[in-house]
Amino acid sequence: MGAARRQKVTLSIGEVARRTGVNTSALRFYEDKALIGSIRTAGNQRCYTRDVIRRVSFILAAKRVGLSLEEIRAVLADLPAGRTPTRADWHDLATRWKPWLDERIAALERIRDQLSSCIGCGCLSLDQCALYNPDDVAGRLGAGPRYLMGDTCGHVTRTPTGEPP
Amino acid sequence: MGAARRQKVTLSIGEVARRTGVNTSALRFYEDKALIGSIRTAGNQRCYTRDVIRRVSFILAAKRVGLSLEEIRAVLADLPAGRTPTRADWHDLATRWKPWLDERIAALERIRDQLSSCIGCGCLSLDQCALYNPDDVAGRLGAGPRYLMGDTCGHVTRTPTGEPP
DNA sequence: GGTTGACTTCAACATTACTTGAAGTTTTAG
DNA sequence: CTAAAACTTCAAGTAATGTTGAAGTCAACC
Repeated sequence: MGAARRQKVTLSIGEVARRTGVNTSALRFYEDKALIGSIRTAGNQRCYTRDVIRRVSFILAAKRVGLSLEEIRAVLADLPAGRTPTRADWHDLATRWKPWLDERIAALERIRDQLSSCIGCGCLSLDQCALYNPDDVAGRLGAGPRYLMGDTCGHVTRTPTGEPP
Repeated sequence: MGAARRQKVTLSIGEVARRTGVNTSALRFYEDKALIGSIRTAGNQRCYTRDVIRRVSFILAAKRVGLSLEEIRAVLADLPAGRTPTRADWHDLATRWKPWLDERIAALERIRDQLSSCIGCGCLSLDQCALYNPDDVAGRLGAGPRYLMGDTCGHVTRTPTGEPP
């Protein structure tokens, strides 16, 4: 018999839970939402191929940067159905995903910087502060705190024409 | 009469809603959760001082970077009660808040970079990839995708002793 | 002084992302 | 073979973050 003790091909739900740190109930929930898939044993128990670990890791990472499960499902839906994703499949997925991630991080940095200058400065004058009086400056741009959404904060703007400092 | 048309001192809930872009129902909800406060008119309608705009802007910004309302409430609770926060009060609050914000952004960048190298590279070999086989490397560090939480990814580690590259 | 719009409270509903529990089945260890 | 651990489904519960609707009150304008 040439089949010596090799790496196990499939995993039970408990094994996947232990290796990913995700509760079994959450794994069933993810399957319900079509984020992961499984086959069944003769006794109707879930049976996972090893690539599910990578899928779950991806799900956790995506959650951490603020994607909803539905969004993650859509991203993962691009992986080929019917076969284990290859290295190239994952690479393609990551390539499509990275710009979105970069953009989100840039938005966070923008928020931080705006807060640093608008709140952190203490504001030269409360009467002139756009954060304190949004209707004075940002209010004309529409609802919401626009200075936190890409526009510049009135009283700290040094390049009114939009050029870099 | 010396009282010419000056800046209004208080705002109705509708005015606050229009100026912040936050629904009136959400403003009442925030008040319920003690994130903002109001006084009442003789007719029992809510009356806001102008600093509520700044509070709401802060709430929106904090939400965008992932704080829960309860966390925001705790942060805002440091503002003085019983009087309108001054410039110095906001400055103090921002000073306490910024390190947390910096840390969170750093964490996001770490996630992005790990994804870039672990998923984005396609992995030199699926058999050696820590993301694909977490139990091989990260699995020993405990449950969860540890390489996304501050540890380094096995197959891309160039500084095993933890020194900077 | 009446109508209209803005406001009030309170309860119920919605969504996301799960967890818990009950009742039963399968697998594993001894 | 048996007992325990691990699994199954399905329904209900939880927490956060609000929205919606009903029933009534207040304020503003003509």
